[in-house]
Amino acid sequence: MAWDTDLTRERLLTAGVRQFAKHGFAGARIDAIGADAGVNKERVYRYFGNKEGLFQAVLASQLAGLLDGLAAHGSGPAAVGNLAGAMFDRCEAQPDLPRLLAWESLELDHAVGIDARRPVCAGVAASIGSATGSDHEAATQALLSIIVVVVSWTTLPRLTDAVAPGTSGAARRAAVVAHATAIGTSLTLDA
Amino acid sequence: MAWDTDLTRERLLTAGVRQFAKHGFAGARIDAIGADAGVNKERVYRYFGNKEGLFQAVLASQLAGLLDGLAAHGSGPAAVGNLAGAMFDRCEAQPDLPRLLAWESLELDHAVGIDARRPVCAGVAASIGSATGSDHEAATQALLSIIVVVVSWTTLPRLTDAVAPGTSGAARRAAVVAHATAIGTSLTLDA
DNA sequence: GCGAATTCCAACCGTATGTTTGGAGATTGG
DNA sequence: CCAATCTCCAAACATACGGTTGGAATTCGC
Repeated sequence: MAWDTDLTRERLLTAGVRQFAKHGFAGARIDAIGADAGVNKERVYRYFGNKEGLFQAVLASQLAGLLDGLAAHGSGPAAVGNLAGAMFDRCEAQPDLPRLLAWESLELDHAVGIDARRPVCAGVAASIGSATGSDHEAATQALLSIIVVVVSWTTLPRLTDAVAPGTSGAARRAAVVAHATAIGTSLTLDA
Repeated sequence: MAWDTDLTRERLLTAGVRQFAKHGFAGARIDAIGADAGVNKERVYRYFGNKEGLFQAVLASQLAGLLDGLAAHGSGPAAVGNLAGAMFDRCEAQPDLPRLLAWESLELDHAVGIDARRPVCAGVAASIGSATGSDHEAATQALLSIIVVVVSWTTLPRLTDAVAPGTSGAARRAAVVAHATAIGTSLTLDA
């Protein structure tokens, strides 16, 4: 039986994604991560140093994926709505991603991999700016609002239970696109 | 020295608010809550049963406060923007509140005190509906988006670091009000 | 005013948890 | 082919943690 160190590292990472997304940093258990990965938990320390090292590696590997390759294509408010829709679909395809984003903010004092993430964010914000003809600051704030509206469908399910019980994913997606479009409209008019 | 059971209960509750808001359910420590409250940690079990009992009591005591007494006063999109502004100010005055809301969604399977919270949410949604002339469903979805945009300023600080670094509270408040107003505008036009 | 009930705390308990260790199998270099 | 090196695991370790206990101080019922 040959050894594949890259594979064990990868297994630990994806198990970490699942476990940290579900339980957060404080709630996740190293034992459970090892079991989920199908390797001995001691491997975590050889590959990632300690629990926090694995957590940071997990966040660094996932969080860029929220915006990477996304943009407001075309021009006008609809471009902003479409961006939100694409982001929404991405979060439904990878539900661990928004939850990791939420845990990061609640449990860490500093954003992970910030130098790599900022340019991606700036690029998407710039695409909003050119689609709507708005300035950098306004486009950036709009992007921030759109992201939180999108990810909240995954990160704040209990709030949905309280405010809009029984909302379907499709209904929420339509509302998110509509609200992002509305924000895009206000940017277009202000400009 | 007289005994004041209501006071010790209250001390535990407010200490629980602080500790759970800061560290979440899994991350908070019963010892720390007792120390924060200035009473023996055993008191937690006499008054609230166990750690989860205290957590639920904390959530039940706080979460209603996000929307209680709030409404979209007047008519037109500005009423929606003002609602968002008032909600934003409330969250800045009580920063523990939005964080507790976030922990609840991430760590619990069921919303706490849902029967008491739903009517409050429905009332605020109705005020949006009458201010904009929109139907129940659209107003409810709008309220949901507005809440998440408001609370995210507190609950997702690392995301702000990545997307809009250096944003001041005042600048973010203005953006939130603008975006809520934009959503209100779209509701008004659709109706 | 006195016995029963209540509030409270210090110390304790059992276990869960992050981390380390020792050594057994696999791989590599020469 | 063999010694050094590396991967991996089972077991152990120290401590942190949620929860309990026994008894002292205080209050309550009468």
